[in-house]
Amino acid sequence: MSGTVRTRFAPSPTGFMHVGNLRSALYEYLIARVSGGQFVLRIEDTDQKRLVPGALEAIYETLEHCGLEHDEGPDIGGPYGPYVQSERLDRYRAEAEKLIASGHAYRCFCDSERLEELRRQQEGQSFQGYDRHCRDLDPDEAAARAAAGEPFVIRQRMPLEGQTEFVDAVYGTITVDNSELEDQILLKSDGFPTYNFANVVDDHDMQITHVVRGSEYLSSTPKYNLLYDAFGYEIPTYVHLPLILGEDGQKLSKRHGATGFTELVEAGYLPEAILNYLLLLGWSPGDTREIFSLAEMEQAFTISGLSRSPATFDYDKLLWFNQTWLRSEEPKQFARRCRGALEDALGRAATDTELELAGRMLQPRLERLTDIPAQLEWLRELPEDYDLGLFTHKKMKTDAASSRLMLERLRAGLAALESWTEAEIHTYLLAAAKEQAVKNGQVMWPLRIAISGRSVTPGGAVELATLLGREETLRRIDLSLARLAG
RNA sequence: GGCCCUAUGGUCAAGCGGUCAAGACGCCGCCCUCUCAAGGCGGAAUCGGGAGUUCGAUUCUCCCUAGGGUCACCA
Repeated sequence: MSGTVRTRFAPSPTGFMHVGNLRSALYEYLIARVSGGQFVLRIEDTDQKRLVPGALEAIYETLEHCGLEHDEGPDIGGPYGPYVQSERLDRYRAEAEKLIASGHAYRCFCDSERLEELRRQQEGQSFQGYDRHCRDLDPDEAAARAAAGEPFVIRQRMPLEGQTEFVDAVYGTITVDNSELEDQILLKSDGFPTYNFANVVDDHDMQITHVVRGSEYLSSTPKYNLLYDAFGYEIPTYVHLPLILGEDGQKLSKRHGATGFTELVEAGYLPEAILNYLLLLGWSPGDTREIFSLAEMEQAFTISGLSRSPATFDYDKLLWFNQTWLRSEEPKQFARRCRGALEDALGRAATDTELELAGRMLQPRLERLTDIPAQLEWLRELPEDYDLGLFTHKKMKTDAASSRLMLERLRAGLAALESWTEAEIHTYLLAAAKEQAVKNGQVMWPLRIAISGRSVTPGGAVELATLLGREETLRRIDLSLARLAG
């Protein structure tokens, strides 16, 4: 197919946005963008029973959130609309009629009871599927029965012999015996098309050049091609994608953890990190680059870099991407993310200096956005009953007794500081260590424990004291001193 | 079960007949250091098995095995 590349993302609004869908959307978007083509959004709502309220909104929001802008779609229109399948029913019906007329399809009056019975009988047999009961009905008679109001579906008349072959851009040439192909339903009795049929009609109507989808469609692709052939339409380039699996090797689903984009965002992951991780889950640039912004992806993406084997979704690696993206944010922007939790812990509004400091403390340590409150927990209050054993640290050469002496000296010095700035506190504490001829740790460690009650804090004693403020720092030292004395 | 696909460390993966088999996550160790991180350095860890083809197979072919997908009036 010549001309511009056109891809489409065609989700059905039947639930939340699964990361597998999002990855497909990303690849579809990139395949279009990398060659200056168009990316189309189409809504496949042909299964009226499975529609989920709000699912459509989730699709729009996710795409927007990720920056995957579409060029045509239900919300913005375009030259090939409508872009919602339930609004295209006439098209499918007309196309199906064309197929009946040309002998490539037929009306079938078998009801679900008969089909079910058929399935029961076929149990254990090699080829399971419709027995083509209505395939040879007289077309005129069938048309008459339909006209009389008898419910029917329209089925594709598959060739009984021969093979169908197609070339997939990632899997190569795939050949299937036509005898394996079922006379699949094209138009359901409710007048809605099946996915298989609507897809072919729409992809042709919308001039889609690259059909990108999960590899679960690989084995049904020959049926599509037979349809394209029956219509005389040009067959698009197929790009089938390897599946995403959970840690147990099964197709990724809910029970593996958060698998929806929104869920992940709520769990503290950045859209950039999610997208970046998804990009590399099934695609490789061929070199060692790993960090990609959307703009960089648009430059680097290649279909040939797509992998054929299924990939396991690894939350650890996703977490690493998240950390990496978090660290690369503008410090000011990152700090803004901390404001809410900081002020909450502080119990008052934060100054710019405090905000900057908090951001500086957290940015290199944060894994998820949702961890911010926990990282700031020490700021809230000094745990009344923290373990005094924390003062004992063999590497720092400190224990409760030495810490008590140290804290008494430091308290006086800190109280006397001219101003309470990070630099001044820092200078003073280092000077104190030097003056006493001890290692920095011997002054820093007791102080950290005394004012936070924790052995692990996001930052050192200096940062803690600075953020705490002089009054609160001294108060906590006194509290700790009292306990050490007791 | 039939058919289709896949197969490099625990995970993502590069490799496309000749390499000491990249890199990243995770893991371990060291350095740095007031803790934890971050950062730096180093380490352990991989070609599923068997036949071929070839001077030479991770790479090509076949078989086996394992895993996955698919066989709906779901997409």
